[in-house]
Amino acid sequence: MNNTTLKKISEILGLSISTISRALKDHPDISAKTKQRVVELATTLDYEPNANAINLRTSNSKLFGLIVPSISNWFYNAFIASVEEDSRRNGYSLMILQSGDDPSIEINNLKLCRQNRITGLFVCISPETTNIEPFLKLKEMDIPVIFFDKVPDDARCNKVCVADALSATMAANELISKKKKKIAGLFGNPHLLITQKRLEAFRKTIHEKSGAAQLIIDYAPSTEDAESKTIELLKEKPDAIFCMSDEILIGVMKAIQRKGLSIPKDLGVITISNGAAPKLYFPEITYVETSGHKLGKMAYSSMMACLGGSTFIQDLTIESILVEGGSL
Amino acid sequence: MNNTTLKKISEILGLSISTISRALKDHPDISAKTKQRVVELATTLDYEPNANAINLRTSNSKLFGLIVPSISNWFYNAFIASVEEDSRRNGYSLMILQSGDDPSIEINNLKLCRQNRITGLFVCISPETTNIEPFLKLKEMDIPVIFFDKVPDDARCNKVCVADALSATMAANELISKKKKKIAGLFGNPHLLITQKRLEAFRKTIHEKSGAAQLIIDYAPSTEDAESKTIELLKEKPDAIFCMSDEILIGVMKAIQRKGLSIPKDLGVITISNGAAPKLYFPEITYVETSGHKLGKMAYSSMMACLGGSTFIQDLTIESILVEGGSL
DNA sequence: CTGAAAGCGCTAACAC
DNA sequence: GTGTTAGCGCTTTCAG
Repeated sequence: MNNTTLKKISEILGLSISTISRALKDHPDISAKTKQRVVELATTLDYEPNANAINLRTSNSKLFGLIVPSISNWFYNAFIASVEEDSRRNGYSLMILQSGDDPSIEINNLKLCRQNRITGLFVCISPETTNIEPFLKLKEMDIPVIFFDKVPDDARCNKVCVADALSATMAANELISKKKKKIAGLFGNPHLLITQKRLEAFRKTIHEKSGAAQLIIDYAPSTEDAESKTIELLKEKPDAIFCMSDEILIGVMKAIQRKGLSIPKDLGVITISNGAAPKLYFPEITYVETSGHKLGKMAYSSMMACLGGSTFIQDLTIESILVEGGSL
Repeated sequence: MNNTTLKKISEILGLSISTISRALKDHPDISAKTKQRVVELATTLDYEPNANAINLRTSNSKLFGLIVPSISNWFYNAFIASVEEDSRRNGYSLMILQSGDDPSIEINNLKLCRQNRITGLFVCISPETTNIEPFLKLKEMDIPVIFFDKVPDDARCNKVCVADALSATMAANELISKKKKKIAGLFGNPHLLITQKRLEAFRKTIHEKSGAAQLIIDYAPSTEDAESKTIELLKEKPDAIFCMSDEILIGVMKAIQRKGLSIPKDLGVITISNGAAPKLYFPEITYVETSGHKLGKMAYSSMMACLGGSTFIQDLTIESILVEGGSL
């Protein structure tokens, strides 16, 4: 691997390494002719600075770490795409690591980040992660950590989240305004905080705003479960189904198609979503948007704030918006 | 950022840097007691080796670059997840870069890869990329380049692809065996090689195997187009629709739902897919699988072969399989 | 305007 | 068994 280095260029040109270095970064000290000679040779030799050497010397890696349970997920995907874009635009690279919701892989990923001397970390912790000390240690070393989506319940952490409870409330309100009377709600893993928050908010809103409405709640950890649970739920003839997530929506829709029911004639459907899944169907499903893209933007600017010296602990939540389809 | 270094440990322990370095990598020369002392202190000081220093010294980065048009795509997503997994398992990290199908961003990403002295590159070029010299330059520097999915038409390149033409042939055969007589085929961007190959194979197979079958071809570069084109196509009352990709399938299905048609009663549907989209519907759509996951595995082992010293140019294609849903 | 020299953190001969 | 040394490629004082 015969890489061009400053030294090589300097030898060919009979100049010192520092002159080459300066010329290449357009330092005012260097004469125009020298600059031109240097730049020319560098170009023909296809010089690319060695990032490792620069990082080592300057201890500024221009590298962010991003740890996420899985990149194969609409929401996280949108988040990553958004962060990647902003990072690239600002000269940062991204090291994307999947944890598979396994705390031990998570720790390993963290190690990798530290070894690469990342400038900052974006992390969505796995549900089983209880010990956040390793993450806090980064903070002590002045490496900002932005927790996103699934965040630890700890005041010392910077967090950016979607509106958990509020999204459910908004969906509930929409159902009520559409005069739904027998509402089924399908939720995800009951052990997750997000499920509990959404369920509580949903139930509360329905009961408070419409004492008359009947509510049927069930849980479905996966799309397949959602489909079979929906088959059961449909026997009760609800006039609307609320889905807590995209995964659930897809199961619900399969069940509805299987039963040959028509939306919104036979029943209404509303979901909380990043926005892609509801648009798969006709009519498009009405949803409360929790945007991975927006969350990414927010996480990035939160990161920049930290890097800019802000020591203020940020705990941000993006607002949700209702996107009307034709499903209610 | 007060990072622990070998030097620091050596000073505390009154040993030399090299002893620490050796102790930490369990070098046989070092006595057991020394090793223990070193490892203990390293642990309490939370030592993490500086990857930049190591890479600089050893010029072996254990880092792969991966350039892809977009990570928000079922197929590429599966590919990335698969490569990431294999890489991580083998101690490699992945630098994932999106090009947005923009050749200038692509070149920039390539620069980044070179600056970070990647060990190897996985790349899916944008359709507009005509000059592959920059990629070949990497090869000259002994950095393996594995082109995947959208690959240049150049014999010097290592390639891993899905079966373009064959998948279309398989779908066509399936339609014929189901006695479809009036078949609509919806294809993507007509300028892309993959579209041309699939169209040609599809048309050829239908004509050869079933002279009687009527074929209606149209193009739809996006999901929205696919939906509106399908609305038109449906007026001709085809008894089956072939979709060239997931994006098209989704548009087709929306149109079918909009028209209130029922599958497979009113018409059959078959698609080429990575596997996720066809499972969104009931009945699940029959598809010819072109698996991003499998392609990732293949790309990774191709990379390993190159790294292992193989100079043989590989041009690999994964076989497709037919996955039967209930849509025909 | 240009050069010399130190040093970022680490590895790997080569000594002893 | 352990220490010394040189050097990976670069930036950045400090001299001249």
